[in-house]
Amino acid sequence: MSSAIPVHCKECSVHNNCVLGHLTPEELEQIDRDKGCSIFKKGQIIMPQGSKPSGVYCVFNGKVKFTRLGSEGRDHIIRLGTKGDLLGYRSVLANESLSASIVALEDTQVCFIPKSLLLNFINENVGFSLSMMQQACQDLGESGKMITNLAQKNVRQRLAEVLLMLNAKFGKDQDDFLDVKLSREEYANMVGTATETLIRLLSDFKIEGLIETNVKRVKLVDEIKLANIAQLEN
Amino acid sequence: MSSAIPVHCKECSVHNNCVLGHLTPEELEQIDRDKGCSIFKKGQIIMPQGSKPSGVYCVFNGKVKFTRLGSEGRDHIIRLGTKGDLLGYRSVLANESLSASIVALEDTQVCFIPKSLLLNFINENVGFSLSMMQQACQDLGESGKMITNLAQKNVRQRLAEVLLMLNAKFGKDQDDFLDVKLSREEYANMVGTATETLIRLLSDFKIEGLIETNVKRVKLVDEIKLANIAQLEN
DNA sequence: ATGTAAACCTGATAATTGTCACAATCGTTT
DNA sequence: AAACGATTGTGACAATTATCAGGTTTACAT
Repeated sequence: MSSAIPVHCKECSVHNNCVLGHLTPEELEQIDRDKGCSIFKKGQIIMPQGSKPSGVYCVFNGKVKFTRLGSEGRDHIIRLGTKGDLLGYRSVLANESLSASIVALEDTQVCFIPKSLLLNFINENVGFSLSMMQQACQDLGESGKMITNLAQKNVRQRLAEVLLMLNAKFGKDQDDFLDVKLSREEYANMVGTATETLIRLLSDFKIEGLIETNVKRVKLVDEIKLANIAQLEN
Repeated sequence: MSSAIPVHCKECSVHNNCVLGHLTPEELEQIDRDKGCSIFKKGQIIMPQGSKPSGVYCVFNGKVKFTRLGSEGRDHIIRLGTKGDLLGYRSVLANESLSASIVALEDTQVCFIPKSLLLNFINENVGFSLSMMQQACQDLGESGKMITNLAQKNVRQRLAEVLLMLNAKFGKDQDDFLDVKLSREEYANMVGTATETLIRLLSDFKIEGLIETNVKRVKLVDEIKLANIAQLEN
C-alpha cells in the first residue's frame, strides 16, 4: 500500500455510481478533510478477514474481490467490487468483524472514510441513510440469488452464470474481452469448484464456441447460449 | 388467512427481539391505527415470490420459511423466520420484487405495517433507521456464511450445520427435541440436496448416535460431534 | 537469456451425490 | 375400518465432481 494524490470528493468521477453521491457538498468537504487516499498493488490485502475495520474504503479505480477462507483452507470469492463501491460497510454497520478479506485484483486506488464520519452522515442525512440501506438490501438480494444457484445448479450452469455476471458488472474492453482478469483458480473460487474441473469446463465452452480465451482474458462469443446454460430467470 | 384480534403494539411481547422495539410509544400507536392483523394457516403463502409487497409483516407468533423456486422447479429454503422478525423488509427497502415466497411453517399470526409508515419511521427516527440497517447488514453476513458453506462443504457437513442452526434459532421443546417441525423434503431444501440423500444422512446420524428422531421431530444428542462434522469456526 | 516458480492443462481414478423405481408407513377422509 | 395420498425409507445405478499425479506453458526476476 502507498499513499496517493487525493482528488476532491466534489469533483470525483465515481459519484454517479456511488452511494456517496447522495451527500451534500458540505458533507463531501468533510470527507476531504478526514479521508486518507491510498493505492493497493495487485494481490495486496485491503482489509483482512476477521478484523474490525475502523471505517470504509471508497473505490476510486481498480477492482477487488471479497474472499472468504473456509474451514478447510480453501478460499471462496463471494463478491467483486469496482469503482464507486464502498468496502467494509457491512461490517462497520453491523458492528461485526469482516467475514471476508478484501483483496486487490489489480492496482486499486481507494479513499478511507472513518466510521465516525459515516455514522454522522447516516444520522444527519436521511437520503444518504436510505440509499445505504437500499444498497445493503440489494446486496442481500444478490446473495440470495447466489445461494439458490449454489444449491440448485451444477458447475457448468454456475460457470455460465459467472461469466454473464462478469460481463454485466465489468463490461468489455476494446477487444471485446471481459474487462477483468482472473486466474483459473479465481474462477474456480467464484464458481465453487476445483480448479481442474473449472479448467475442463472452460475448454468445453471454448470447443463449443461459447467463449474464446487468450491467456488470462475471456471473450463471450455466444451470450444467448450461455444464458440458456445458466438458465437465467431474470 | 383470517383476521385476528389485534394486540396493542406497546404491550406486544415481541419487542425485545424486534427492530420495532426501537420505535417511540407514539410511533407504536401510529402502527396500531394502521396495522392489520391476520393468521396464516400452516402451509399458506404469506407473501408470494415475485410480488412487490406494499408493506411488511411483523411475526407475532409462529414460524415461516423463505423459499425460492429455482429454474428447475425445485425449491430452496434460504432462511427461516420466527417471532419478532420483519417479513419482506428487504424487498420493500430495495424496492425490488420478492426473491422468495414466505410460507407459514405452522399457524402464524402476523401484523401488517404499510410501506409508507415504515419509510416514515426510517425518515424520522434515526435510532430505528440504524437498527434496520444493522438488521440488513447482519442478514447479509449470514448469507455470506451460507454461500461459503454451500460452496465448500459437503452435504453431510451442511446437514450438521443446519441442525445446529435450528437449535440456535428455535431451541428445544420440553422433551429436548428441536422446537420446529420440518419434513424431510424441507430439510433437503435447506441443505441443498435430494430428499433421498437427506433421508440417508439423517439415518446415518441416528446410527452414529448423533441425533434421535421421532416422526417429524429431531433431537440433538451429541452437539459437540455435530459441530465437529460441521467444522464450525464461529 | 536463463532459471524458477506459478499457472495452466490432461488423464486416471475415487468419492460424492442425484435419479429412478419401488416398498413401507403414517395421517386423513370417508 | 378401509382406502387414499403423502411422506418416509431403501436399493441399484448413473452422473457429477474431486483428487492425485503427472506434464506443459507462461511470467518474472536475475
